[in-house]
Amino acid sequence: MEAGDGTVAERVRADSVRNRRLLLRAATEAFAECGVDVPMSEIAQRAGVAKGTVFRHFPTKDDLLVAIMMQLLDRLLGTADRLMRAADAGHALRDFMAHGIGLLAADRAFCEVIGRPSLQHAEVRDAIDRLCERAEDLTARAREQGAVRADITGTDVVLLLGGIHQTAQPLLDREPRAWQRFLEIAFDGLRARNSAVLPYPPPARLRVADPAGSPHAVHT
Amino acid sequence: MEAGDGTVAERVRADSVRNRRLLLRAATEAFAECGVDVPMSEIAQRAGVAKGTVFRHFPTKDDLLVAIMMQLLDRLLGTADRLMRAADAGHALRDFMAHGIGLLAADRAFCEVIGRPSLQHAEVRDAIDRLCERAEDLTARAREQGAVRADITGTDVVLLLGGIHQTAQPLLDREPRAWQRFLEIAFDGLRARNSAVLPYPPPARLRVADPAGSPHAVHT
Amino acid sequence: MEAGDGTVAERVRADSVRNRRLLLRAATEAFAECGVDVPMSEIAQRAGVAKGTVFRHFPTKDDLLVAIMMQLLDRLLGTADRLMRAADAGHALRDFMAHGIGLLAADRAFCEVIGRPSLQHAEVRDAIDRLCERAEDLTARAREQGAVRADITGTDVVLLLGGIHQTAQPLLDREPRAWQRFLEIAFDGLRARNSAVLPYPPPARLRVADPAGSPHAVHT
Amino acid sequence: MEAGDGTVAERVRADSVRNRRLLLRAATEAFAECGVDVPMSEIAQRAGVAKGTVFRHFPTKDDLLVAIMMQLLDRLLGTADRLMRAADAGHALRDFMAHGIGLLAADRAFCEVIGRPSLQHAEVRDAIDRLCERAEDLTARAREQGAVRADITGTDVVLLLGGIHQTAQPLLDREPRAWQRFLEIAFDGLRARNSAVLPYPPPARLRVADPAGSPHAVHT
DNA sequence: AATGAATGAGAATTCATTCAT
DNA sequence: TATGAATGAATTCTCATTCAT
Repeated sequence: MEAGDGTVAERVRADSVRNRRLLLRAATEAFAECGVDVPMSEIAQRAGVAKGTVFRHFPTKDDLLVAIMMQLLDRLLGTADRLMRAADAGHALRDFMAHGIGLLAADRAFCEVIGRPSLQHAEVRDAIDRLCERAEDLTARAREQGAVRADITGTDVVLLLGGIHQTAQPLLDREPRAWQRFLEIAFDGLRARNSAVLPYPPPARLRVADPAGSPHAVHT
Repeated sequence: MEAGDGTVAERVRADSVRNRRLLLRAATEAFAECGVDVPMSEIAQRAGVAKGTVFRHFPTKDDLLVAIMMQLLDRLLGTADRLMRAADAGHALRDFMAHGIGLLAADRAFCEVIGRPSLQHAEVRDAIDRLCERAEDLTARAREQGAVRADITGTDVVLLLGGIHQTAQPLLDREPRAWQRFLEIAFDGLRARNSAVLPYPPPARLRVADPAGSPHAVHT
Repeated sequence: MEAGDGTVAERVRADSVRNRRLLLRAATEAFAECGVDVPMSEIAQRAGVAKGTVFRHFPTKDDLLVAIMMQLLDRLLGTADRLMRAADAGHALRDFMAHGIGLLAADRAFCEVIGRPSLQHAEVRDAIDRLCERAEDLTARAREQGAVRADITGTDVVLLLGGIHQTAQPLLDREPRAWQRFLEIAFDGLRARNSAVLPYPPPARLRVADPAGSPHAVHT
Repeated sequence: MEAGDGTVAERVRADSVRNRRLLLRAATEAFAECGVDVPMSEIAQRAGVAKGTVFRHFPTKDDLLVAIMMQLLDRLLGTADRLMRAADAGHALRDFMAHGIGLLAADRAFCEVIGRPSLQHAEVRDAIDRLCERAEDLTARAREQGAVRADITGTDVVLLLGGIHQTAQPLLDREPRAWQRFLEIAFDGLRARNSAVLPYPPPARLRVADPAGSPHAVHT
C-alpha cells in the first residue's frame, strides 16, 4: 500500500521522492537530447528545482549519469527476463532488440557513455555484463531453435543495440521509428541461413578498462 | 632563403601552408582520440604551434572541426568514385563500406559530430548529401546486379557506416578490426535473398536540422 | 513521562536543553579539530541532530561560534577569579597562563577567531576585555610581590596565551604538552630580574575593529 | 642588465612578468589580510587582472599559496645566511628573529599555513626544514658565546617567530611595531641566565604529516 | 520543536576567443 | 604572421540558511 500508509516519517520524504523522480525524468531527457555534456544547471531547470537540489540527490554529475544508465539497463534486464519465457526464441530475441533500441532511440547519452572508457563506472560496467549474460541466454535459445547463426553471442546482440540505434539516429528527429528498418536488416544478417563464417570471432566481453590482453587472437 | 626560391612574403606563405597542414594532422588525431571536447590548446600543442596560430587558420573551433570532417568525407567521396569503375558492384559496395568504417574506426569525433545537430554545419551536411548520392550510385549498380535488396538506398549505406562502426566501438581499443564482423552481418542483411519487405521505408535524406515535415509518412 | 515530573511542554524543553548541550559539545570539538571552516552539517552530525536543530538554537554560524568562545572565556574568567585567592601571586599568574594555554591547545578555532577582526563580535570582545581586567588583577599582585617586571600588564598576559599556544601549535599533534616549554621561556622573560625597559609600551586594549586612533603614540 | 636588453622574445614576456609581480604582491597582501580563505577573485581584483590570469600564472590556489610562502621563507633564509657573518652571535640571533617577525607581521596566512597539516606542501615543508637548520646554525653560535640557554635549538627559534607574531597580532592593526615588546620578553626568556631546566625537551622537527611516533618521550 | 529537503550565492577551475607585442 | 598572455563566460560543486512537513 505505497500511498495509503503515510506515517509522518514517510510523508517528510514525499516531496523528496517526487523531486527525485522529476530529476531523473529531466536528466534522462536532458542527457538524451544534449548528451553527457549538458550542464547540471540545465537539468535543474528542466526539473524545476534549484541547482543545489540536484546535488542533494546526486552528489556528483557522474552519480546522476550512472543512475540514468542504470535505469535504462534495469529496464532492459527486465525485458530480457520476461522474454526468456516466450516460446519462439527467435521472435523473443528480436523483441528484445526492438525494445532495447526503442529505449536507446530516445537517448543520446547512451552512445557516449558506452563509447567512452573514461565514463565507465564499475556499476554500469557490471550491469552491462549482466545484460550480456541475459542476452546470451536469449541468444542461446534462438541458436538452438535454428533462428540465428551458430556463432552469434549475447554480446553481439548487445553491441548491435547501440549500433542499430546509431544507424538510425540521424533520422530519429523526423522519423522516430526509422530504427525498425535497420533492425530488420541487422536481424536478417543474424539469421542462420547466412552460413558463411563471420570474418572476425565473437567478442568475449565489453570491459573496456582492463589492461589485459585481448581475449582471443585476431582472426585474419 | 631556404631554397633560394622566393621573397620573404612567399616564405611566409609557405610557413603558413605548412602550419595549416600540421594543424589538420594534429586536429585529426586529437579529435579522433579524444572526441570533440578536446581543448584547442591540446591541438595547438600537438601541432607544435601557439594557440593563436590555430585561430588564425580556423577562426573558431567549429571551423576546424568542419575542416576535419570535410577531409574525411572527401576521402570517402574519392573512394566511392574509384569504386564505380569496379566490375562486381556488390563487391564494390562492400569495399566502400569497409573503407568508410575503417576511416571512422580511428575517429571518435565523427560519431559525435554526426549525432549532434548543433554541430551540423551546412558545408558538412552538403558533403554528406553528396556522399549519399555517390553511395546511391554504387548501390544502384549493386541492386541492378542483384547483389542487394531492391529497396536499399545509398543513404541506408551511409547510415550503416556510422552504425556498424558504433557497434564495434566498445571493442576497438583491444581489437581494432572487430568491425569486420559486424560489417559481414550487416551486409548479409542487405543481400537480395532477404526478400521480405523492410518494415520501414528508405530514408530520403540526412538533413537533420531542417524543421520541415518528414519526407514520407510513417509506415505502420 | 520519563521521570513523572512534568508536562509535555516541560519535557520538550528538557529535550531542547539537552540538544543545546550536545550541540555545544559537538561544536567545541568540531571547531577545535577543524577550525572555523568546519561545515554546520558536520557539527549537526557530531551532535546527532539535524541541521535545522542547530539553527533553531543558534540562528547563525557566528552565533554558535560566539557561544563556543564565550564558554572558553568564561572558564578562563573563573580560573582567574579562583587564582586571586592564591598566596603566591607569581605562581598564580603562571597557573593562569598554563590553564589558558591548556584550553587553547585543544582548540584550532581560537587562534582563527582572535586573529580575524571580521569574526570579532561585541560579546566576545567584551569578554576579552573582562578577561584582560582579571588578568590585570592577577598581574598587579604579581608585580607587587616582585614576581614579574613592573611594566607587564594583564593585556600582555592575555596576548601571551595565544602567542605561546601558537608557538607550540605545530608540535601539538605529536606532543600535546610541548607548550609547557614555551610557557617556561615566556615566563622567564616576564620575571622582574629582566629589568631593562621593554622596547615598546604596554598595550592598552585588544579592541581590534574600532577605527579610532591608537591609544598611545608609537614608541621609537 | 634586467631592463636594458629587451629582445623581442623577452619583451613579449614583459607584461607577463609585470602581472606575475602584481599578482604576487596582491596575493601576499590578500592572504596576509584575509587569510587563506580569500577568494581567488579577490586576488585577481586587487592585482587588476581577470580571474583567468591568476590561473595562468598559478594553476591552482595552492600553487599561489606555496609561491607566497616560498617568497617569505626565501627571504628569511637569506637573512639567516647574512647574519652568520656577524661577530656578536646573540645580537645576530635577535636580529634574525626581529626580521622574521617583521615579515610575518604583515602576514595572516603564515600562521594558518604553518598550523594546518592539510596545507603543508612538500616544498614548503622542505623550506621550513632548511630554515630550522639555518636557525640552528645561528643558535649554536649564540649558545657557544653564552648568549642563550644551552638547550635552545633552531627549531625553538623558528617556532617563536610565529608565536611572537601571533602574540602581537591583535595589536598590529593599530600598532604595527608592537611585536618588538614581545620579542624582547621572549628573548629575555631565552637568555643563558635563565638556567633552570626547561620543563619540556626541545622539539626535533616541524614535519607535521609524518605518522611516525614522537621523537622523544614526554617530559613530566 | 525537530527534521532534512530546497535554496541560491559563491568558490575554484576550464577553455574558446581576443589582442598586444 | 606567430605568439602566448589576458579575458570572462560557463561549469561543477559547497554550504549557510530557509522552510514545508
